[in-house]
Amino acid sequence: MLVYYLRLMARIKIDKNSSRKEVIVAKAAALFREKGFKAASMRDLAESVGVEAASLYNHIKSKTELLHELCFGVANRFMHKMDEVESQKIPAIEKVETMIRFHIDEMINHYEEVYVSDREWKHLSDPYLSNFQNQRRMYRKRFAALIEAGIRDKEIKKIDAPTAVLILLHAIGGIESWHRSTQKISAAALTDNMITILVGGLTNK
Amino acid sequence: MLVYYLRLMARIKIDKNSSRKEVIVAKAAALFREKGFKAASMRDLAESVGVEAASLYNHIKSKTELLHELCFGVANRFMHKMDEVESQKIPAIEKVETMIRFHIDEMINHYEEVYVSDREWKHLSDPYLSNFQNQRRMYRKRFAALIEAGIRDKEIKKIDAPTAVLILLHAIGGIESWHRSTQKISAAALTDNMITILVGGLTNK
DNA sequence: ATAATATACTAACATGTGTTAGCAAAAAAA
DNA sequence: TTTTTTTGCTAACACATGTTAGTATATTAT
Repeated sequence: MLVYYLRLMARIKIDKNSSRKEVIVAKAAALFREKGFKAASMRDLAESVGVEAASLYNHIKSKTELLHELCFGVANRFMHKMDEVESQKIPAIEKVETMIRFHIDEMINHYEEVYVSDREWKHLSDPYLSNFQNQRRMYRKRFAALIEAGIRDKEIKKIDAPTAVLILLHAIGGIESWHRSTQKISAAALTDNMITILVGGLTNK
Repeated sequence: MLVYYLRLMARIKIDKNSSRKEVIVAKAAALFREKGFKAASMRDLAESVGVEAASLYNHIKSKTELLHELCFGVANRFMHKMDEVESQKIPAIEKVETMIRFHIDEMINHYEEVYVSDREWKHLSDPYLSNFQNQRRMYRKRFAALIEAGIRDKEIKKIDAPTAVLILLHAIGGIESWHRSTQKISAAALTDNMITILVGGLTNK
């Protein structure tokens, strides 16, 4: 008996507003988050996309490009928010709280990308690496400046501003554990608790 | 002209209180911290130890064993401290502060090991992986219990204790950035600032 | 000095990696 | 339909990886 097998080729599914490359980048974010950039192989990624490894290269230039895309995508969002907040005419402590809320929101709703950008940027290669590090340094300086303004206005305790920034940013990174935990409190409750502790820790009186 | 090359073999230098294995583990901590577990190769490690890669295997069983050693070494230290603090007869808020200070101290003085244990444990393999995860969960539960006791005694704000733990632990992880920064404030100043913000964020009034 | 043990070396292996070449098939444009 | 372009496939590459075998050389014990 002669049997013909109909071979149909896989295809990367896309919805209206996202290119195939964007689908790959999104899957990469999830995978890099789960395994780490180095431990995640292109064959892993291919499988999660539903295609053979070589096929990915019709859409992307390299594995590292995926990391660029993720890291700078996230970095740009934070930079733009910082621009926006800096130019607002509100008390410094409110600026700080706005930024904290933004960080929390990003960490809740764009978990994978933000997490990867935060933990895996080391694996970028120059010139992207130094570029990213510079942006990061700059961002933290601007954040510290917000806090220092709050200290001058006596809204915020007399503390070392860079240390405060470092605490804030890393504390928010802890939302990672919230995502992984089985019995999550609601996102709103999480946000409230974080704001209470963090802003409470900064505020004068 | 005939020339004889005198070949002398490298040797892992040890001082009185540390075996060759301990030297390797220490170097591994530094390397894993810098590059990440996956990205750090045994040849890298060998070079940093001053020996050929194969020679390492006279002292260790595998690359993963190095990670075990580091992760469980750190985990045990924290567990023992928790035992000690739990059994003390002092207010809950002071227990919390003691533990926070211990974390800060560990992060300052045993940076590499603690950092690696915190970030690279994912690369452990079962049964060590589940074991480690269990210990971690347990530890956080006990930490949360300290905070809950403080809430009952009205020493600590009414907050979600697990969330508070997650904030505390991750915030302290931020000392990583302090280590990497060029213009460091003193360790004592860092500690003071962190205590001010974190304990201040928890304390009622 | 001799024997025994600990430690290091060279060479090589099997495996997993990112990536490319060349071709097939599907989709889009003509 | 025919042509062109996009997208996927198989096969293979060059290279890095963790690790082992077998051997040489130090160090320690007898």
